[in-house]
Amino acid sequence: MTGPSKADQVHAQLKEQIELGELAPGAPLSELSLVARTGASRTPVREALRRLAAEGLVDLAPRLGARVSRVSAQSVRDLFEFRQLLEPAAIRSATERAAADPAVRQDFADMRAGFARIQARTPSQERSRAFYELADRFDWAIIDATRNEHLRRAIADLRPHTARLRNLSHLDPQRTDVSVTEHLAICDALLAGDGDAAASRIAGHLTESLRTIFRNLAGSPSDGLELLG
Amino acid sequence: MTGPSKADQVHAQLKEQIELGELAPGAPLSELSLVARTGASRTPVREALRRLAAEGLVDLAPRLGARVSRVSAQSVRDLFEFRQLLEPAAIRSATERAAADPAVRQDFADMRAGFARIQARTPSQERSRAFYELADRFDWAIIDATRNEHLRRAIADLRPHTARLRNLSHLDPQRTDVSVTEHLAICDALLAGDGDAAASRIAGHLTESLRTIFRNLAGSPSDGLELLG
DNA sequence: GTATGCAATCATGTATACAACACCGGGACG
DNA sequence: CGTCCCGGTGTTGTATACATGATTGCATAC
Repeated sequence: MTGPSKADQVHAQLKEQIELGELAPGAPLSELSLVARTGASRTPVREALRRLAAEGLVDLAPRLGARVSRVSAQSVRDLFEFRQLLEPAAIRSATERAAADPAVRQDFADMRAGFARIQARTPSQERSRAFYELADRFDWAIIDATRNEHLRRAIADLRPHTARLRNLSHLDPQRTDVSVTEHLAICDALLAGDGDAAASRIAGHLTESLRTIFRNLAGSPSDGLELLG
Repeated sequence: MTGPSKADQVHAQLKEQIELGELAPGAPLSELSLVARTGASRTPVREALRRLAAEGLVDLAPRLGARVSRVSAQSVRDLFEFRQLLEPAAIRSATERAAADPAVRQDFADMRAGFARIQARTPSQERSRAFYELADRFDWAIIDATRNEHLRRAIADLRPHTARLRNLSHLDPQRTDVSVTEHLAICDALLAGDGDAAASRIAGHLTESLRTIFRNLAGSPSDGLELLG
């Protein structure tokens, strides 16, 4: 079997570090510095940077080099507005798939049970971490269950941005509790085959998530978004 | 001023040829053959191919090379389903912009006049050509008037696929007449500031376009889509 | 002290050489 | 006669050398 190419490796590594916030928005990414850090040569590094630029994770100015893309209040609003458009449609598709394919349905049923277990736990950092891990799995299950190729790709491309935002704005333990409840409600609607309800609930969830992000950023030092971009 | 890079040139050239159908779906695009055809070296050719792959215009298999992406009936349905999701939202945004920005409004008013002039002409190949040109300009105006960065990019990425489809399925002179009327109606709703009506009309237009494409393909030799992919 | 111009330096854009792998023949063996 | 193995050939993946343009810092003029 043929392993992943170096370009893949560099791409994955940078993507992860950007998502985790280890590479802050605005951080310069010169090709040579990446050559030194990754051990690959300029060609795969170059390809990784171009790919990240296509995904919107780095800004690429000709002759001026690459920087980790900045995050503005407007970009956050745009991101969530776009998700409001896509994700209800995706979850409708997933609802149909779950109704038609018992294996898919079982997968979502398992995740629902997971959310219920998390809800029963007492609040803690570990509980929040477990929730976000499961929520990630849930998001990917929605993506995988989306039949439309374009829709699937568009949502998948948005995920790194969402994840980065979560990690840049420090997550709110209080919010975890509400979010778990919202996910349970979404699962219930999906398992009941009620696509409209699932869509409406995920829309509400997104609205609340956006509100929480802005509230957290407003309360964070250095005026929030200034720090991000 | 600094001109476009060779990677940009190769990318633009291939994109145009794929859109026009000069490069048929499935056509092999080896890097060396493109080096010979474009005069650029492998590095920019490579970058152009990767960019086209990210846009979905070429399929790229590791170690196996690139081919012009194939078109299946399902891919066409997916494309139009996705456009049904995005374009109504975009035209709502454009409607607001036109209401707020007189220059934008004037631009759309000019195009409305253009559609009216085309409607008045007697059917001919030249008239159809003029219509598609103006429709292209209209589509780009919608894209430019879309504020949301993600939405704008998503629609822009879809355009080459739509254009290619139009050129692969031979356009229908009868359809031109109906399509002109639909565009006039969309313009009217947009200029009236009625975003809902504009969205609904563009949705109807997309439904009709998809129907026309499948009707044309069904009547074409070699069973239509077999030829495309 | 400030502004301007120049040159050293380093970044990216490009070309090309080398390495590793996949496909396609022919030929030997069962 | 069919199958398997193996080398040839051409492809992509990677590394690196070269060309070109941008930034930076300093020296100099005002």
